[in-house]
Amino acid sequence: MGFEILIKDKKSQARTGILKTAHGKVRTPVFLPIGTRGTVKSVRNDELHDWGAEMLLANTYHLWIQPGDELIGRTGGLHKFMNWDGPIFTDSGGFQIFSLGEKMAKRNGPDNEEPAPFNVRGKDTGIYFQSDLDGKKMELTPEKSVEIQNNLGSDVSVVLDEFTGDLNDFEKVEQTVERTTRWAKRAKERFQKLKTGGQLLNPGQLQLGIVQGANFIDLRKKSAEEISALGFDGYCIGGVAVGGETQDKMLEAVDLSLPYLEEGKFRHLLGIGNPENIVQAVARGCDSFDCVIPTREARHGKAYVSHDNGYQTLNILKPEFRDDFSPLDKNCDCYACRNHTSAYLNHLFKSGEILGIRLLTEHNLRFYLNLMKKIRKTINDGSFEKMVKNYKNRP
RNA sequence: GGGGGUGUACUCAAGCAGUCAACGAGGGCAGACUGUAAAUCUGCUGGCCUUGUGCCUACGUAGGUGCAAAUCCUACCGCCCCCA
Repeated sequence: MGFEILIKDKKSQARTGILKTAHGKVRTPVFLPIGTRGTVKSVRNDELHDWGAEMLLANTYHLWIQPGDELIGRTGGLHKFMNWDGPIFTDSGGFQIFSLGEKMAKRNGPDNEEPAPFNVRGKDTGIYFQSDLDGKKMELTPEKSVEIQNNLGSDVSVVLDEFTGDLNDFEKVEQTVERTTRWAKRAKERFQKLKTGGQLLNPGQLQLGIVQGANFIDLRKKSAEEISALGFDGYCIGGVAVGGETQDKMLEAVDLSLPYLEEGKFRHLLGIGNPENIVQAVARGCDSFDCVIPTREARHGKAYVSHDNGYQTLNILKPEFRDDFSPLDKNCDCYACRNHTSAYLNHLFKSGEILGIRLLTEHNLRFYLNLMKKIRKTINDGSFEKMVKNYKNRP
């Protein structure tokens, strides 16, 4: 178990590597399709496998609420429950503290003590949620997150963290950095206790720490140093692309974090991103990515297609596709591009047919997975720098 | 033949004297989406322009009442139902 760097790019920080997990090797740089509730929405596991998905991301929070991590643990873990033999990465629930908290604050006002139907209140011991399923009050602590991820038996687990979308509020960001470190210590302790006690459902489970700090030089450094000092199996860079910041700001946050992390360890950039974001972040030394863009936007009719040396996005619902009888992307080998026309896809989306969602989800995921293959290949053959230079979203 | 009902913007459908260029839904158009409460969400959807407590044209057709009508009255046209 662990990470091994294979080839370092000479002109950038990019590298290829292998992450060895209890369920197989992951070739990096890698993109993880998001399967929040133990399914990548609308597609089958065998399809994901065939398309070249190396590792999936599932979510601690959602599986805890439903159907419950203990139930999944009883079946032998998430791999068995969802019948996916490959590696699984679990997020800690930290993002839900942010995303659900913000949504609830908007709905109920910032100081509402008992907002309904879903209560999110941050305390230092953990986070208090009220389940939107049955109203039950639930507490997610750093320790609890570790235990849930243990019941899920994921290959790569992540510590519970906290961050804010108020990127310019130094004090607020500082608080989240400090809390993230305190929580990381607790998560690590619990994880080590389970591990040394032989209580890990997946004995090969890895645990990653998370760096926060928005775009403050001092805070990113502080966070990266403190988290790094705790000695995790790898690191996540978090709190990025959450405040509507530009790509430059997002990449700056990466640049501010990486120098303080051990070079030989696995680095995951949480929640990123669009294809250009990913290429740029690889050039800066990130090994792994996850993002809802290809799957969510597919459901909304947006397709990522090759274009010149970069890519472009198309809205399949646009009138211009009504009678476009050519394939969506002639350079793509997905099922839809080999067997259907844009006009047909347009029709499926216009008429709300579920197949349209499936086909575009496949298309976008394959676009992303093929991009990662291309990134690995160009790093290996020394042409990555050239690729980075030309790789852009071309409207 | 007798009685009753109905006609509203692309469609369905509210409104039944002024706050109506007209609720709502669908459709159409545009936009958003970055560790997924997202097959979701947000705008716009009669025309014109000097973009405004602006001007035209519009609620089957033609008249009328009234300061004011999609809303009331009359006639006509179309559609629907019931009784013979």
